[in-house]
Amino acid sequence: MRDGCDTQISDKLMAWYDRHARDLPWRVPPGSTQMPDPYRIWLSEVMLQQTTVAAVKAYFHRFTERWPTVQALAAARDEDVMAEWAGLGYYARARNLLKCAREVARIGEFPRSREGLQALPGIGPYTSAAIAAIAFEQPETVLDGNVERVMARLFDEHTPLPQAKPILTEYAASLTPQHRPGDHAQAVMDLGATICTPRNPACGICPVMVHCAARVAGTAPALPRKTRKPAKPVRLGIAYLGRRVDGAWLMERRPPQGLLGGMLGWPGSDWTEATPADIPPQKGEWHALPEEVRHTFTHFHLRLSLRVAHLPLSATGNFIPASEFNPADLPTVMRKAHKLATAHLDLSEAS
DNA sequence: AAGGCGGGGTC
DNA sequence: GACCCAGCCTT
Repeated sequence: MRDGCDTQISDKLMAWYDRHARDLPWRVPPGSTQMPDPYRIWLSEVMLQQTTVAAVKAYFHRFTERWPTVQALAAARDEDVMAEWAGLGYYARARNLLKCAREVARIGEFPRSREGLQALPGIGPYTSAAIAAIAFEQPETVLDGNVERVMARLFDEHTPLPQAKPILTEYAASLTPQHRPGDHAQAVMDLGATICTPRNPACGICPVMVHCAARVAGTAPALPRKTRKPAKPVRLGIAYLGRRVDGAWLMERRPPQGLLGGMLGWPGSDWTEATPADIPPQKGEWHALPEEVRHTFTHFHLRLSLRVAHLPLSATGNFIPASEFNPADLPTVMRKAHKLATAHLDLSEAS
C-alpha cells in the first residue's frame, strides 16, 4: 500500500492496459513519450459525456480538422459550432464548449488543477478529474458509468445508484495510483467498455478477476443496481416546413436554453401531451402529411405531425437560402422532418 | 436532491 | 419497449 492504493489491482490493470489499450484518436498510447494535447483531451471528454466512443469519433475528427486549437475554436462563430455539433445531442454541451474555449483563450491556457478546470463551463466532477489525470498526470480519480460498474463489481456493492456514488468514489480513489494516474483512469474505463460490460461481462478474461468480489458471489451481471426511471410520456406537436420557390426554407433559431437550445429548427407548436392547435407560421396552402415523425428525447416520446407548403417568391420571414441549407446542420428530429417533407414536396412537384 | 437535457446501439 | 453510454447545469 505504498501509494495508499491497492497496488496489486492497479499494477495488473496497468499491465493489461499496456497490452490492450483501445486505439482512440484523442489518446496518446501507453508507453509513448509524447504528452497529450489538453485541447484534444478536453474536447474528447466533453463529447464523450453520456455519449458512446463510436458516436464521437467522426465529430472529434471534424472538429479538430476545422478548429485545431482552442484559440481557433474560441474564434469560431456560434452557429458554426452548433451546426458542427448537430446530431450529437445534449446541445448545452456545445454552448458550454464555446464558452469554455473563449475563457481558456482569454486566460491563455487550460488550468492544470482539478479545481481550476471545474470552474470552467461544461466541466464537472468527472471531466475535471479526467483532464487533470490524463492531460496533466495528476492523481485524480475519475468516476463515470464505466468506473461505477467496475467498482460495484470489484467490491460487490449492492447499494443502488445514485445513492452509491460516494461509496463507489471511495473505492475508485482507493485504487488510484500516484504513478500514471491518467493511464490508470483510462485503463479502468477501457476495462468497463470492453470486458466489464453492462451485460454478459467477460469475467473469464478479466485481468483482475481474482480480486472481484462480485465474481465470487456470482452477482456481477446484476451490478451496479439502479433505481429505475418512470416511463416516458408521449407528447404531440406540429411542425411547418415551408419551401419557397427559390428553394429557401422557412426556419427559426431556437432559444438558447431548453430543449435543442440554440439549434436551427422548423417553426411549429409547443410539444405537449395535449393535442396542439394547427396554427401555421404564415399564410399559404399547408398540406398535412399522412406520416408523422417519431422521435424519443431524454424524457418523452414525440410524435410530430408535419405540414408542408410551397411558398411564393414574395414570401418573407426567416428563410435560409438553399445554398446555405444543409440538413446535417439540424438536430436529428428536425432532420427527420426534413427528409419526410422533401419526399412529399418533390413528389408533388413531379406530378 | 431532483429533474431537464439527445441520440443511437443493443438486447 | 427498456437500458446503456468517458455527465453537467439549473432550480
